[in-house]
Amino acid sequence: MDSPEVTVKTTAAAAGSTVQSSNSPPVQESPFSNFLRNLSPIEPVKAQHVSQGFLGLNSPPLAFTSPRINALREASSLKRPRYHLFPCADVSANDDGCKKFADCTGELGKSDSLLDGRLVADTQKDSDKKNFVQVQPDISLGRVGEYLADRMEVDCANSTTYEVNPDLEQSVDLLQSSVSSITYLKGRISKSDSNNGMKIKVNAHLTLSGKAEEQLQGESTEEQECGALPPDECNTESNFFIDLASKKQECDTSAQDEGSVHEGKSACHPQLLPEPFQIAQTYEDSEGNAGTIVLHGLVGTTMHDTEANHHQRGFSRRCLQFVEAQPKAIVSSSNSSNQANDVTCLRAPATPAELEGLDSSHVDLNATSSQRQLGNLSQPVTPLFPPRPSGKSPITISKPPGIGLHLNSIVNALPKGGAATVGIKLASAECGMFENNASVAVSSMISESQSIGHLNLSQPLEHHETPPTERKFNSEHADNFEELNQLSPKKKRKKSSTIDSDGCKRCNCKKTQCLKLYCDCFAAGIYCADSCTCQGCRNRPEYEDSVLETRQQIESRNPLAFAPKIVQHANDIPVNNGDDGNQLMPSSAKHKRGCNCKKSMCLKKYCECYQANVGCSDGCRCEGCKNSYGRKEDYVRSEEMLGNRACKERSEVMFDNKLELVTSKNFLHAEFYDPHLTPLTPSLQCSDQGKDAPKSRFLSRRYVPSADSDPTIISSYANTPRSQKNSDSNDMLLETSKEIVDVDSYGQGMDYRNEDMMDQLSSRGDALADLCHLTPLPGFPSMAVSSSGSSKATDWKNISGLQLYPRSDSLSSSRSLHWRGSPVTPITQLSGNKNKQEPDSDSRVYDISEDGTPDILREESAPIKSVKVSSPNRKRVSPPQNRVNEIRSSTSGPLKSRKFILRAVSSFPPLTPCIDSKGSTDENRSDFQENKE
DNA sequence: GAGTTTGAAACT
DNA sequence: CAGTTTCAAACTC
Repeated sequence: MDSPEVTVKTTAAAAGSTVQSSNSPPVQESPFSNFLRNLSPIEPVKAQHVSQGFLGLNSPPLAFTSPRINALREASSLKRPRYHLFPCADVSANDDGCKKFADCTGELGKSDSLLDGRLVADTQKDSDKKNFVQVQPDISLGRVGEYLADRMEVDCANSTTYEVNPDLEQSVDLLQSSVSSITYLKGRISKSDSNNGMKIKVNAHLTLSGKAEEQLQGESTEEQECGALPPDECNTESNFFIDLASKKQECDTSAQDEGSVHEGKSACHPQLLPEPFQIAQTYEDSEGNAGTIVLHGLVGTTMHDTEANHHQRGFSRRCLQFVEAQPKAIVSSSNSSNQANDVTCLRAPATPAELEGLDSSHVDLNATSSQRQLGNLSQPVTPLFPPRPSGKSPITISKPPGIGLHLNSIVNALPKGGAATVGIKLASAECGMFENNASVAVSSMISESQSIGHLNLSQPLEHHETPPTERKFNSEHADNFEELNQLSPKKKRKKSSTIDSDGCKRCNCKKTQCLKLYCDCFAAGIYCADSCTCQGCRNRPEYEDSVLETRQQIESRNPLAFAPKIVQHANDIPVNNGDDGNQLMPSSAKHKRGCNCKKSMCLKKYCECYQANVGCSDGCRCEGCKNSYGRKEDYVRSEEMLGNRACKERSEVMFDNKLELVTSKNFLHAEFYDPHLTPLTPSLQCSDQGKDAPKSRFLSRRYVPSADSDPTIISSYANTPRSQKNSDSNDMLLETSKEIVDVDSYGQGMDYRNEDMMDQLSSRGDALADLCHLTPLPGFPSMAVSSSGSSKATDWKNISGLQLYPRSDSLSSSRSLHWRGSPVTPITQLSGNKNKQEPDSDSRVYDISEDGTPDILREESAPIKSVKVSSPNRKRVSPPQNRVNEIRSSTSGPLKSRKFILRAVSSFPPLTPCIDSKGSTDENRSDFQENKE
């Protein structure tokens, strides 16, 4: 629509830029240029994206500094590419099966997002482009990451897939290979072009909305291109999943939405094509993004790593994007009245009816035919995007805001809500809904693989998902729920308390305009709800800019300011403090910074630890700690104990169990996604106390999970599962929403971990990036650049790589397993002794999240420390010495970590990779290793 | 509902 | 980095 020519140019440029940024600049460029050239036919489709890419290229650094904002702005525009990219990338990165799902889901999500994006784009294209441009400038990778982030839903899953490998060289090689594969794909696409796919897509668009059709027409060129590319994908998908007729639609929609064939291609191709192809597809799809994505696919780990970094950032961005995107998307969805409603809902709290309508709309969109949903579920594709798609792409989009909720918010809410077990059941409907929703949204984004789970959850989730609705929904439902819940005490408290019946937080700020961390809503990364009694509130969608700016400012001061406060301790071993069976081991979860209570003895909600239903840890400065969830002293002891082999053994066992859980119950992710999760687990445990039903907690209003927060959320999520208590809680949740969990479970854990890692990394990386002026590519580029120069960077890279890979793997359910296996192994190898981490992939996250620095980083403490300085924790930042020592002891040293990383990377590709691509991946790996060596 | 207490966040 | 102030939640009455 906009200007294909420009887009094309931009795409090429963007791709090149992205590649460069992401990977070794010079070499990559050439491959990218080749790519672009090869893709030239496709370019038209990509045009939009490309244009964005251009802009982005033009505007360089801002992205990082204000990626979120950009992301938000971009969200609408980026959404398309993002979705495409993510799905594609995810798919490619993920298992084949995953790919399939991813494709479907991705397609669905894409289609929705695309539609929305287009609709919005029409009106906002210009602005969006500009925004994108700004973003793009940051870095191609950054773009990708942003896109990913934008796609929150997808991203989550994708994010897992994307982990960037710092090694640019390898990436370059991969790129080259990917280019070849791309060319191959092009040939295929051109051939297959699968008119079918195009038609289908078109149909989908038409069905979706007349606007979409118009857009499509306008994008006819794109569609053609898309048809060429996507068709293969679509075809392949269809071949794979006939059931997924919806897939076709998805593909179509996605292709249309994206307008860029590339995206569609990426989505579809991943499934069909081997990794290389997938990569190529992804590359094509996202163009700018894709460029990076492609790298992902090809490079596999390397790209993923970078992406992962982006994801981390993207996370926060996502939230923002979602917020923005949602509205936009909704608007776009206006095609479907339901969607439009959703959109409206986003900004304006949607009424339950609206939500329902949205849901229905979503259903229509995603799978007007049940097939879609089923397809999403059944379809392998769904997993990646499924949640959203299932959730109804548009709706899912809206979700993002909610998704943004931080664990903190959740945690707080949960504890407050006392999401007691009762709450859970109730919640299962509601809380579960909310949590699920939030988590779902997250999960949807995160784990496309979860689609299945989402299916189950999807319905409930759908409602939940509607983020905008969340508020209203929450309020309304909350009321109902409250009634249902019978949490009368809570209700009473709720009135006075900050937690709504929905479980959503609500504040009563009077002087801060709800733009400071004093505001629970703001701190939780959510917009204030109508139920809030705040005065002069600016924490509302209307003031999104202000909110984002403030957030950025706060994050600049403390990158972890919005990170979840509750982190699961590496030591998941549950310990009954005795008071309540529920009480978790002090080590299972802890407050990141710890409390500083002096008079409350950590027995009142003044204590953040207590409020979060977690025991005090060594990080606490409390005096006379009597925290019923675990006293500081106990915590220290437990850690010491953990240091013992028993701990190791336990951790191993736990890890295995967790793996199983993850593989089978990744579902948790959804919940975990919700920042609430971590808190939930505690809350759940606490639920015994039955204080609060967390139900709402969820996120209804999430808008901007900070990158940190996001990761943290993830981590928290991961954490929750890890801890036995968490696992228990998770089980509870699972039971309530087993399906959801199951679905999400796929690879999400990985994702979470990765995200956590990413977050941590990102946070640090951000700091690094800031230092390095990484604006363009917070994650990789900076990493890569820095890596060359600074050991830290390398460390980060390595770390990111490890995590990232896992993520990619995690994307696919199967991957998740593999991923975990691989990632875990690497970690284990690294940590070796680190039982804590090993036990659960989540634990890793936790570990990282806890300190705010990944274990790996810890290992490389020196560099990390520097980064940490900026961390909010600064005062307390120094991670528990015990842990550090353990970690250090466990890990031979930074060198090992690197090796580890390398190994992990090498191992990852196979996991993620589609069988087809294995060869390429292996090669890449070998290259990677060589380079690293 | 008003007032007090508390501890985190923000500021210096 | 430490100390102080500000803030809003938690709590009490």
